[in-house]
Amino acid sequence: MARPPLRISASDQKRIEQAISEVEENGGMIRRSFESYYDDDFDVSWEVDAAVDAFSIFSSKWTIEILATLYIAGDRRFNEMRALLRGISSRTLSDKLTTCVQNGLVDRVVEDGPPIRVIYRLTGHGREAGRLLSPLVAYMKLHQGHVVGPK
Amino acid sequence: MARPPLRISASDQKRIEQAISEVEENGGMIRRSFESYYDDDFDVSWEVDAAVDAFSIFSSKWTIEILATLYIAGDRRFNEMRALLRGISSRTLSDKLTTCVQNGLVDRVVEDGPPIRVIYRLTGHGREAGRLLSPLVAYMKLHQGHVVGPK
DNA sequence: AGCAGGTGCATTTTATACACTAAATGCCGC
DNA sequence: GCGGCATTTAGTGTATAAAATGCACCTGCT
Repeated sequence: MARPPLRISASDQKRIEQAISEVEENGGMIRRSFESYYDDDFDVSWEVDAAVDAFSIFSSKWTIEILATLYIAGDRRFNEMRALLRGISSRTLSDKLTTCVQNGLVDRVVEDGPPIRVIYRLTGHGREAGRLLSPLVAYMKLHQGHVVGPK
Repeated sequence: MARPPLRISASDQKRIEQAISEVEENGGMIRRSFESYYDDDFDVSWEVDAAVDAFSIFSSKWTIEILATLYIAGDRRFNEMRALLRGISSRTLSDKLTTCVQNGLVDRVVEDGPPIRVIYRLTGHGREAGRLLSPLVAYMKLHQGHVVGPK
């Protein structure tokens, strides 16, 4: 059940930390680009609003995980995803994949057989989101202890 | 209720897209650093597991939004956050802030008054997560239409 | 009275467990 | 070379549990 502790070679860790520190500057740059809006409080609230809106697709269980899975593991079939995302119910996976498809993050590709197989694949938009997510995954993997309390 | 459409100057947009494209390469770099694990299927499943684990703190409603809010808007008090995150109930905000504090993403700073005020502030860890999140916010803001269906 | 920072609790929304389906394929004996 | 049975694939249906919401309420301060 428990995963063995993360072991990353010193050189890999260095590369990951280098990548993260570069993102750090990019993040700062993006934040600075927002600062033109910082003149009064209304603009801050507008920015937060826009961010909440941008994240609305991610702020439910499994959406981020599905994206990360397809980004890490490449195209996968329904039951493969279910096995990778241990613990997800087929009901929930089905629902979440549908909303990912509806929101243009994932394509549902039917490969005509026989046997007919259905492959889930990131769209360009989804792959971009996965890419932008990956430094955060790397950082959390390196620096997060385990999660406390109810989430 | 509805936010006015996003208006970003051409130069700001260019800077944001530049930043995103740099992250894109960093993301690729991080992904390549994972590829040492790609030898067999077990390792892919191990990676996905680790990513799911890393995201577990974010895969509930409002956690990401709280982080993004504190990152964008800086230190804020309880009722200020509630106003910024329109729609969150005080019950939920209270619970989520508690788990963010427990997980070392946010500090609860009591400023002794009178009047006593409580300020929520990103920890180093939380600020880093916010930074790494910000390119994704920027990308989603630029490229996402609005969200379809139940989330 | 009014604000600040929350709790308590009933209701609604989301996610889970788990049984089940339908079409296709594989293998076994005969 | 065919019937029967199990298995795989991609999901649905439905009851229950967990998470989020609405709204009333509380204490301490001015």
